[in-house]
Amino acid sequence: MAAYDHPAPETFELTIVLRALADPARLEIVRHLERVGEANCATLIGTRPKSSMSHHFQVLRDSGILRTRIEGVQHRNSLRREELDMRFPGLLAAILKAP
Amino acid sequence: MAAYDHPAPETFELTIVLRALADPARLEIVRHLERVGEANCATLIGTRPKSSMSHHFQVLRDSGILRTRIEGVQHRNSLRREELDMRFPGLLAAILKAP
DNA sequence: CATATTGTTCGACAATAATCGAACAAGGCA
DNA sequence: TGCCTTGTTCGATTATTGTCGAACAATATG
Repeated sequence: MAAYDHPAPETFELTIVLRALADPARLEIVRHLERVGEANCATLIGTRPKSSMSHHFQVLRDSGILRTRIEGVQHRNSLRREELDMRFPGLLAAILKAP
Repeated sequence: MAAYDHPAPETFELTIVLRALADPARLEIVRHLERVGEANCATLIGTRPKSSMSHHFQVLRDSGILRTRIEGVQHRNSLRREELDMRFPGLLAAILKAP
């Protein structure tokens, strides 16, 4: 499979980032990635089906919140912390430490 | 009209706050309130009809982002900065300074 | 009291987004 | 080659949100 397209930080849109984070499933993904650094989709699937998770990862990827690196058959996801912080300083930190 | 109910800071929900802010019209309301401090609904109506604006104010109010004080026939809105910052430190600041 | 002002509420419709099974694609490996 | 694993894509359905006119409520003011 070809590599994914990831938006450039200058093109991140605040409303799109907020909308991406305004979902419990996606917030959980983001928080998990903060803890473990990098994870493939499978390790993040709880009760939801693959297709639902694939959708959430796509929303997060398209908004700029995470990047996906393909390694063999696995897709490794990690937060784009520096790039998000460049565009929206303090935003991700505030969200990650929120209750 | 009776006074509005405003949620207590301890009950603010991150996903609900993010969802409230993840809308261009509401983000504009919030940014305007930051500049002017307090404003009634009428001064914030651009091209949208009253009923749409009333809806957006309700979403912002219910999430805890703003308070509405009734004075005569006008409803004066202002940001709940301290309370939001108590619950989600840095969040509103990051959003207000974002491009 | 009549009227104007400020917003809310209701109801219907449109638009957007989430959910999930099934089929598919790409590697890795026996 | 055949099969397993990982994840995407498609399509249909459901759920959630936004939009907006019309009617209503509350207050002020002539």
